[in-house]
Amino acid sequence: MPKKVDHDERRRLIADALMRVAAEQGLEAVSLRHVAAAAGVSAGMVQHYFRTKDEMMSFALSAVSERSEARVRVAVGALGADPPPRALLRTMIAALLPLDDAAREDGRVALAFLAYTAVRPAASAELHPSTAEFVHFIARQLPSGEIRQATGLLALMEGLGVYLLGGQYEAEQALDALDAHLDLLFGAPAPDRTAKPGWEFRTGLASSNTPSIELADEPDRVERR
Amino acid sequence: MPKKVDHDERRRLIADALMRVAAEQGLEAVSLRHVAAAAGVSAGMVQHYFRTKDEMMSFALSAVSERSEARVRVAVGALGADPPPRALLRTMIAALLPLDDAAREDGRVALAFLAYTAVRPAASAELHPSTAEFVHFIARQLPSGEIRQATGLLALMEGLGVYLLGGQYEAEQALDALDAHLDLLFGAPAPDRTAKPGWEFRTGLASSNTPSIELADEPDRVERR
DNA sequence: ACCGATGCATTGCAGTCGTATTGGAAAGAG
DNA sequence: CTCTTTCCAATACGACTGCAATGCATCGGT
Repeated sequence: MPKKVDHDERRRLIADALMRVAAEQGLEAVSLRHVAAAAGVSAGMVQHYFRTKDEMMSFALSAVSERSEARVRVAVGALGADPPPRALLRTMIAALLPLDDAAREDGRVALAFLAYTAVRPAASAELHPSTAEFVHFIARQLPSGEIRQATGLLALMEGLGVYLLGGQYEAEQALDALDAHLDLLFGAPAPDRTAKPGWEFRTGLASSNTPSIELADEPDRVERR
Repeated sequence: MPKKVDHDERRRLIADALMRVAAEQGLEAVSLRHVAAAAGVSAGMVQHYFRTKDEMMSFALSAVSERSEARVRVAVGALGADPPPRALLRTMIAALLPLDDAAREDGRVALAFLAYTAVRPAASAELHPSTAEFVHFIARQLPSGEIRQATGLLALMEGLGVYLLGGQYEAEQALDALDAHLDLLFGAPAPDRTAKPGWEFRTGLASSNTPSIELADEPDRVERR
């Protein structure tokens, strides 16, 4: 076997470029040549690593979900062992929201993919079970244990993400709404409003080295066709 | 003045075709020729009624929001005068959710536009005030009157819409989650779960849609990039 | 040392895109 | 009837698209 390039590293490099293009110009501006230019490579190379455009899109899509998953992992990890359920939920959700400019950019890509897959039903098929899983996980953290409430909480997160991206809500507004909702679910007094550490965005690995993706939606979104 | 065609009717006809194309193939499949074919007219005619593609998109975008607005009006109208706040909110929100196949189709278009405008910030600018207005209206219906809760409820609606479109939630699930949330907000027992006929759903995605888009058309200049 | 697989750049091709232009049919106004 | 304005079809054009094909340099295995 000749040469010695890390195949997967190249693919990630290209996928990163794709997300950069998609974030600032939309998915429809994503073409082989555009992505290649953004990545600083030749169009031929892109073709070499992705035999078809769909394959490239598919890879980028899964990269998006992987990245957001990693963000949640980091944020939760910073919480320490056995955090109280409410803090755990708040941390996870906050980690998934596009709260700052960088995350907003990433969220735009996720939103674009969301619309993209809405037309290709096969794409999001395998994501349903993971959503359902997440709902059950949330339900287990709730005092009531009610699935219906968990379903609503997840939807609330998604909606906050959408409005944050649209610019209708400010970051603080969104977090206020989230806390108000958690107040209802936990039948609780306001939590300690000061302590918001525990979820520093972009600490550690994640997006430090590469500009790219994270998402306002739920973890896991994979396409395949 | 020769001929006598209803200018606006033609434009609506074309916009309808556009929405049909966008619903089943995505916004990126929307081209002058495609839309023309879907509308059963010549491409030249489309060009005659919309001098530029952006103008056509802009018109279609406002058509989407108009339609969902009308649905809410119809649904609320069917409630009679002075409905209890909870019923009013539930009706309005349910009217905005893509609960059946037809509404799902429309919702897909709205979602596509949402992603579309995310890249063109000027487009959604004038929608912020209307969202804020809606939030205040919701708050007025709530027992607590809390803005933060209203903010959350609106977000919950949007999220339910997204998940319904994605297929992660079923219609019944979404309505259950909505009712559960209303239970929390109204501190109430379950409402009468039976009465759901009387009105048809058919809606676009939440208030994501908004009138008009980016550049105001000046007579002679056309900008393109 | 040679061979053959791999990495990658270049080019060509058929197709679609948005838009400008042109020309003719239709129809109220004089 | 003859204008004159509107409606709309047809075509041309340049830019762009995804993809296949080609060619060459570079290396590892033998």
